[in-house]
Amino acid sequence: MDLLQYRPLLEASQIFAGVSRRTLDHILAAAAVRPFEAGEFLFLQGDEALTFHLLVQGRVKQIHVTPDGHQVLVRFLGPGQEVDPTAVLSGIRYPMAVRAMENGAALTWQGEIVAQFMEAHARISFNVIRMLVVRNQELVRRYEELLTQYVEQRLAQALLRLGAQYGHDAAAGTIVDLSLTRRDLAELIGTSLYTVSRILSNWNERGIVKTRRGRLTIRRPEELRQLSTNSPL
Amino acid sequence: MDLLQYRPLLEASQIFAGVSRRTLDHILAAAAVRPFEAGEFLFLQGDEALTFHLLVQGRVKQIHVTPDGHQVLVRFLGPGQEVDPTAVLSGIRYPMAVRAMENGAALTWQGEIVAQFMEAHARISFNVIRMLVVRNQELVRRYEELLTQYVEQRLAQALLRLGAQYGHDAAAGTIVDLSLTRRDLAELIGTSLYTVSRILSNWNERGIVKTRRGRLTIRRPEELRQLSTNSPL
DNA sequence: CGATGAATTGACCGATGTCAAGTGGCGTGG
DNA sequence: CCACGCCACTTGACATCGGTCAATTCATCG
Repeated sequence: MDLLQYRPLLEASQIFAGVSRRTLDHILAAAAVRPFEAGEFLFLQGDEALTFHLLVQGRVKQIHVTPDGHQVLVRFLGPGQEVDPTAVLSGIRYPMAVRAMENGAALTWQGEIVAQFMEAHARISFNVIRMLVVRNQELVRRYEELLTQYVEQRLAQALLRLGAQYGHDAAAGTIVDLSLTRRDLAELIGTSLYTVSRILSNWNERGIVKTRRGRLTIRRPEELRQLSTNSPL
Repeated sequence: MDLLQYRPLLEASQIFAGVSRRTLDHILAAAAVRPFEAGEFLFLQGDEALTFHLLVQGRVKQIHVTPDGHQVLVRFLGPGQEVDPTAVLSGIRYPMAVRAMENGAALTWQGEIVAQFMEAHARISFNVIRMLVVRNQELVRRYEELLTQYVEQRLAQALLRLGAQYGHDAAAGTIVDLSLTRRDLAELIGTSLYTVSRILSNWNERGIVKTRRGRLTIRRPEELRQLSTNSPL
């Protein structure tokens, strides 16, 4: 069974961390592999939430569409991360869509099966709870940033975070190559693509970053860090 | 043991719903009663999170202070509701403060004891997860409202929600008597107390609401509902 | 009846959204 | 391999929501 190749991934995942190897193998045995292509929606907002996904390869983004049509980019997810488990575990419809940014694959389980594992292994429940707590805190942070900070500061923080999480270092600086458009960045921090464009142009001139079609190099992280902290007050 | 008087409250609570009566009594036996006075902080942001609270009487508000000093009113909680369980269950410090708005009391448990109950009764874990999921969704909603709606709309929605949750109906309309200041409302919807004051004055003139020092009567909910929906787009 | 904090109101202005017009890079099809 | 066309992006002009500050007024409580 080549599913076993994913054992290290499960061990390192948030949800299955600290579970015995025997149990892990049972869990793996119940999984299916779902490949996906760049641009594909793993599921749509409003779909019935039947399946739990754990990414093994490729990055995806979580998108939420507000009642009045605004798109909000909730977060990016990469290999080893769980696609929002909330809906599956509470029997509601998916509150957001998930779209692949690259080709990749995910392990999937039926919702009830995950619930059974949780029932049998309190550790998994605790893991889920910790996960939700962390995401809650992230949301609070973003809410407050939106409330108290200028777009420029939010963008600086967003880039620093993206760099730390998905960037790789090179001579010229930290390179973030996620083929993010201005619109993506705008939806991520809650602003318009025009404002993002203006700010990036400005930073380009000042040599703080260098942009090239969906690819971005952070040349002076210290300056970004400083920009991110001088608050409006 | 007069703790037993609280059994119906526990049965109706989110966290202990669906638990057998025997277990409920064990849980009750492990509780302590903590009375509090209006204005008192049950705990402060940054305190070590050792205790889990379930309100039995009186209302409290959850407050979060951002790094740059802004206060954000996260939510109100009333009898039968759990004070944010996240910190206690994941062993971190309280991420926010809780302050009593009125005299009241809460049942309290040591964090580890709650964890033990959760371990023994998967149902409780599931309840906690459902709770977190709901709060997550609320946060997303508020984030998006902040992003896409005018202050006037947000205020209208907030008042409608407060009316539905805490108001009582009278001849003149729905009365909300929470001794909320303009500042409270401002922190709740993410704006300044001046803007709230202006909007309420305006609504007063138009006969939509009637305000009196911390007390508020909604006279024309339909108009509020309409105000809350005509979006900026 | 004074004092203290809540609330009101006016004046001002600045960050950022919106719209419109243009530029440029990349992929595709001929 | 080139040219075309499509998007992503840029940039300017303009409008405006709502924040900030300051000066009063008002209500409530000791």
